Amino acid sequence: MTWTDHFPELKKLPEPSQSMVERAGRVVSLPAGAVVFGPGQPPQNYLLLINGTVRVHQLSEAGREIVLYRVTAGESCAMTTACLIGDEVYQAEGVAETPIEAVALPKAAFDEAISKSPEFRRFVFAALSSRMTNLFKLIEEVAFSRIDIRLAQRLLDLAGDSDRVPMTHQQLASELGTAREVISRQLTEFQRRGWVATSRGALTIVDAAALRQLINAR
Amino acid sequence: MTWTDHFPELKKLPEPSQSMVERAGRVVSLPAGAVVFGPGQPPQNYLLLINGTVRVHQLSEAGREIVLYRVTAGESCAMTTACLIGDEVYQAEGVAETPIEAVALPKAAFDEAISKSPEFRRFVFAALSSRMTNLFKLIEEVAFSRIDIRLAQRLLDLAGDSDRVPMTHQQLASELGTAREVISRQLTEFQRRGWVATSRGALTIVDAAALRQLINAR
DNA sequence: ACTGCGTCTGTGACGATGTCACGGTCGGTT
DNA sequence: AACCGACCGTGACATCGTCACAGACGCAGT
Repeated sequence: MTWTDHFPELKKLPEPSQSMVERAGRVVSLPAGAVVFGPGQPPQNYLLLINGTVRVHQLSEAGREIVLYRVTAGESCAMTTACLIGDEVYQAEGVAETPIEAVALPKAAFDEAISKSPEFRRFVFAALSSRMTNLFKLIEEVAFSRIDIRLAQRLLDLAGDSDRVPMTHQQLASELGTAREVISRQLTEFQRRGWVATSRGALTIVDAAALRQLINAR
Repeated sequence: MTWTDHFPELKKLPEPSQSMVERAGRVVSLPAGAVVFGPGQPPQNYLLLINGTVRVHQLSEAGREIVLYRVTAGESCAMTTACLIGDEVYQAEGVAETPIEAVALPKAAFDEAISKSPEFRRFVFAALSSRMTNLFKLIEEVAFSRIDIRLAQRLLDLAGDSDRVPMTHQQLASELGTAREVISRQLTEFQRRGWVATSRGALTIVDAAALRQLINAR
């Protein structure tokens, strides 16, 4: 068993592409909280995530931040791909949210794989274009959506299957690119309506249906 | 002389790539105001702009809009590229701002050129990654920048070498993804300070230095 | 248990931006 | 001249961001 088992699309590569990619990649591990990449650095490797999640966020000079997207197991990092191809430096920061395992494919091997394997190329650029689509959606939300709706969406998303969101108000504010006070007020209101229950450093979704209804209204 | 003369990067392609690309592309013309592509459509062709500019903007359900970027002569459209590669439909709208001439390369020929010519590939993906970089910048501005600063930047940008911006307040609002009233108030203030002179459907920049200073302050 | 101490949360005041509802002005057409 | 649609100005109010500050909570050390 090799690391390509984690990436169904790569596992289907015809030989000799697959073994080429397998041999060139090194598996690396990082602890939760590690900075995977940061603004100003040029990327050295193409990254494929095997385990864990990486949060990619933009930082403003004023200290505010907004989450651009998350990279989850089985995905590659769009910003790394774009910078690698365009020979640019990172603009955003990537932070491991959990302990992670990833495959690092050196730039030279990446270039070679891109040029020699149409399937690998499709895998890389399909991921890139899908992330680009997400970014357009994000722009629309930041520019035009009300904060209560965005918060409701994000809470449901972060809770996943559970009903628990183990984050502080400040962290939620950073998710949406807004200020802590704004989140505090919205959550107070959500709680008043019986939609969530708050506690220090976490909250519980009580009435998910109501949150979904808020999102779909107007 | 062929249309590849308009694209220095393509002109340098080694044979037989260049003649392949040249033969497959058709030159098309559209009048100013024409909708080049719109939400929900799948792209049919890779587009290279020879003359004119195309404005690509996102529309919200509420009728607001924001300009994502412009495609100018010698460039390709990032959204078209991304959708073509990822087999997705357009999310935004592209409108010809001037009469345009463009080269349309059918999807099949595009795929073939991508796979057979490393140089063409580099040209395509460098453009894509550079546009992606711009989008991150846009997100930061929308999320964190004050509207007066964004307006000043955009005015200087739209004026170019001249000092004239022939747009209505509504059009400027659509550039920045805000409301007309907001622009009206900002321009009233700019005029009060003697930085611009307004007239119906256009404005003139009187003190570009002051606008630049506003941008660089804080 | 008591005491600090840093982090997290709540809140009022106010500025900046978005929304709504008007009314006035300008240019071109009939 | 009269009309009409597009463009612009403005007040009132809602929402969101910023600032300042206070209280509450959890943890460490005693």
